[in-house]
Amino acid sequence: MTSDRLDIHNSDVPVVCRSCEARHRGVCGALSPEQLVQLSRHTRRRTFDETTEVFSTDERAVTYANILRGVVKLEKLMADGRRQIVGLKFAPDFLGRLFRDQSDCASVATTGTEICSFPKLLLERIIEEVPAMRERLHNQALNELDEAREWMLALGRKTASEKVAAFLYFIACHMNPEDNAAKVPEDEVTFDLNLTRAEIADFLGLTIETVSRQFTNLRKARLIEIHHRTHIVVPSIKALREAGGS
Amino acid sequence: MTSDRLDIHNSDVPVVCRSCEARHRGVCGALSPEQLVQLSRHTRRRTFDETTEVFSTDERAVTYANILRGVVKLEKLMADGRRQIVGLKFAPDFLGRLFRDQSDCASVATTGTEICSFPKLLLERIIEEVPAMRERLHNQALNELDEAREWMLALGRKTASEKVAAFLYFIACHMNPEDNAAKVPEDEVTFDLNLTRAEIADFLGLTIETVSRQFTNLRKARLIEIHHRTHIVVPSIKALREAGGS
DNA sequence: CGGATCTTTGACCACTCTCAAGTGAAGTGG
DNA sequence: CCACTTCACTTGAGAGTGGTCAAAGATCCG
Repeated sequence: MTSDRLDIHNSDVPVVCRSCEARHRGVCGALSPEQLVQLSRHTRRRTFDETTEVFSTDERAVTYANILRGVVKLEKLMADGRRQIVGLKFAPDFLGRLFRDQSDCASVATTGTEICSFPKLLLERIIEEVPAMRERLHNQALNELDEAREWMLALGRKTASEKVAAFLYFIACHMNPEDNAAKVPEDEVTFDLNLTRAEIADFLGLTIETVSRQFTNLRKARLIEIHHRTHIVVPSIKALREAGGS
Repeated sequence: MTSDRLDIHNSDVPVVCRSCEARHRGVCGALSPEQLVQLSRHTRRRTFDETTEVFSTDERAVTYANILRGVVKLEKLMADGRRQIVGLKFAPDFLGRLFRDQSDCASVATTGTEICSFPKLLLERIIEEVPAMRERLHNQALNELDEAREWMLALGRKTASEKVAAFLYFIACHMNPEDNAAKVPEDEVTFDLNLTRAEIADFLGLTIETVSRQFTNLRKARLIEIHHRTHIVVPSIKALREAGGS
């Protein structure tokens, strides 16, 4: 893999960073081994066993983080309890609202998620010093913006059935580690859905029941197979994409 | 105002830039007079008399732009004609998808909008050379992301009535030139709505009819007054904000 | 096995959409 | 000056998608 080429000076790289994807595809890829050493002295790894908040809206966050493994939900909550997930982040995404003490949405880890956090001020100093770091963060923000707008179309104009199909297509594209970047697999795709129906509903602006009904509709239409609640088989990813309205 | 302080060297600033807000609050504020002169040699002003596309999704855009006056809609269109407005941009916002030939949404100007466009490659070179320029663009992207996520909550979880109230609150905050940045006026607010009901509907994921009905509901609830279709009076901006679900 | 939790399914209901008609303002031409 | 068109908006009646409420299956785990 690419890591062989990049790891010529692996011995200079901090131990904790050696197997970390954020060092390649994530923001840490902008740093030299020396800078990595400097940053890694202040990092802290955390694993989440259940659904717990990484950053809440109330407390002032003093750290940023990289996702090492798992999925993190960005969610907004209304006073009466209505919830909307406004983003899903995967390894090796950067986590946290840059240049603000408080984000207006909470970052919530799903089970088995692992992150590597570091002080806000330290990263902000690095951003000033390392243009490549700002470039990476800027690009992640632009990509997240594209993605958010794609979901605005779904939330505003797609039917329940299209929403669920588009969601499954989205997950299929993000879950398959082998397809780098934009490469979309042609035929059968298989993945494990580690989000509950409630989380999917909160992402799509639907209820649990409607999500469940649309899953069975997609199953009856032979667009997906479901095994053991979470394991999804998509015979034709192309057909699923079309069912999602694009 | 701030312009007095910044305009000590006004004579060095290109004529076309002298009365331009983008030079202060927009991205051009990152540039020195010399850099402004360099950029302004390649800029082109355009005014839009009707609803016309600034950048479409099909053509590869070769320019970026600043909005000088008016409102620009970012919209997505589905194959069957369903439309979703995924962003509204106001002067002096920057326009265009950085580092991509094609955006996945069209930028459409409303009547009376004026923009200042410049070559993509030129700006991209400036970004490399002027860190403050990337910083401004990065910050605009982060703000747009916050805004997009705020609307995802509305699109996914708010009722029609909350959506329209939240929309009016949003416009009230953006239209009033006197309130800089985050300052929210306390009492009565007045503004002209230069978007049609169809545009509002496409922004909120509703139909024209539902938008119209919610306008009359808000009027009957004395949360707004409507004069001549477009002129809105809000007696209490606070009450309107609460009607919008926050 | 029993209990807890998540998911599925059904019946009913309501919010919003669809379709249709009507209103008002602005512009055109006789 | 007033019919007449046009266009955006409003209002109404009926329909349908998705929500609500309730109950029954699954799955997990003690």
